[in-house]
Amino acid sequence: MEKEKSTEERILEAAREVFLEQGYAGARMQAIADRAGINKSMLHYYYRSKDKLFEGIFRTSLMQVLAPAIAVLNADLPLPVKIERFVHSYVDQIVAHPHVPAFVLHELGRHPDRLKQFAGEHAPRMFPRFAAEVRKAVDAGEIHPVQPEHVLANMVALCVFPFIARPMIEAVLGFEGRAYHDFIQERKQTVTDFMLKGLGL
Amino acid sequence: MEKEKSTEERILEAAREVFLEQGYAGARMQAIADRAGINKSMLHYYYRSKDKLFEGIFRTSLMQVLAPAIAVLNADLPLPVKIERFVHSYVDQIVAHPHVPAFVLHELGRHPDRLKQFAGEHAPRMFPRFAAEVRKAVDAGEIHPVQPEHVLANMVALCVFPFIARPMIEAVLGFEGRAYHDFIQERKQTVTDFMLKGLGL
DNA sequence: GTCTATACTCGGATAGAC
DNA sequence: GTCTATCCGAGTATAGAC
Repeated sequence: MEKEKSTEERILEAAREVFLEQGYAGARMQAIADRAGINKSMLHYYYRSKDKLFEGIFRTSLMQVLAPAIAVLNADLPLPVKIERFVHSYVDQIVAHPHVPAFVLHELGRHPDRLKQFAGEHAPRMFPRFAAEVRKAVDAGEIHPVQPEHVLANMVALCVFPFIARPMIEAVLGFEGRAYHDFIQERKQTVTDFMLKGLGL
Repeated sequence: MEKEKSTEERILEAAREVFLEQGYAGARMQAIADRAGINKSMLHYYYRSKDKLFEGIFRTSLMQVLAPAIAVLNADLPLPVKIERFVHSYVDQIVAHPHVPAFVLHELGRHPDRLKQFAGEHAPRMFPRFAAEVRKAVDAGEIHPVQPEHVLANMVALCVFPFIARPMIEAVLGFEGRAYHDFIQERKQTVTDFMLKGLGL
């Protein structure tokens, strides 16, 4: 039987849920307090302000989207395997934290400042190696001629979009019950196949 | 020389910009008034409340994402042409209103009520015909076996995602100046090719 | 550390003069 | 129709008792 979580942990957990679902502007300190089962004062006792609380949540969320991608993109794998690995692990990662991509993209959009430091710190580790591998495969005639920028954009789009657009997808495709869940699981293989065929593999 | 726009039109235009950039929760009536060059009272004179003002903006935005898709998906065209037409026209449509998709998806996410009526009204016109055409092409052996749900999801994802994720894409791919704009223009052809190859066409 | 009470600011909405 | 002034609730933050 596990000891119940500390107040600090409960706050962080509650804040995560509320910020991810409502965004910064839509989130209410009262809602966070309610969900954590404490009163508003405690929020300010542990974290000085809404901003401070948000900062922590945002940074960990950003890492949750970037870290898995960076890991696979820089792994020592042949291109087709890398693509398969990327799609499977990335979709699994988002299934575990389905609100994260929409949250990060939304907040990134209206905070140009956050974006800058992000670019400096993490961007250089995302694209260069993958780009080189795609170019090499093109030069060797192993895949159709394509620009690496589009390949990466396509791969990420196919993995991430279904989560950002979940309500619309369910409505348009008429999903009910577990249909959406099944659809996502299918996509791991479907998207992999689609990517490889699209490249001529 | 055109007569300057009426107050009512200026409000709507300003509200559109602010709501699309900031979302409902982040939008400030003061910001809308400033951008329209009037004072807050006028907003309430023309539109009774923030909610009423928002409703109008949201509905037209929703139509801006749906209408072009519905039109092409139900057009009388062979599948490959339909796909090409969809990608080109949809990307062009979003270029003209780049914030609309993120706005609609964001607000749809936190208003389950809005979603219901949307589903009832428009969903039935989006998918059925396209699904039938994809199934027919599969049965005829013209394309690889795929589920129509994934084909539509992939096509929309490839078109829409680059706009929702613009800041991250610019950062990761190191775009500056017009690089993003050029990238989007390239995508119309790149995505079309990619879709057709992915289906085995 | 946790609570209650309260201060203070912001933002949506209204009243009323012109 | 447009403005100024103002109200009022909501929401963040703090003071202070226990």
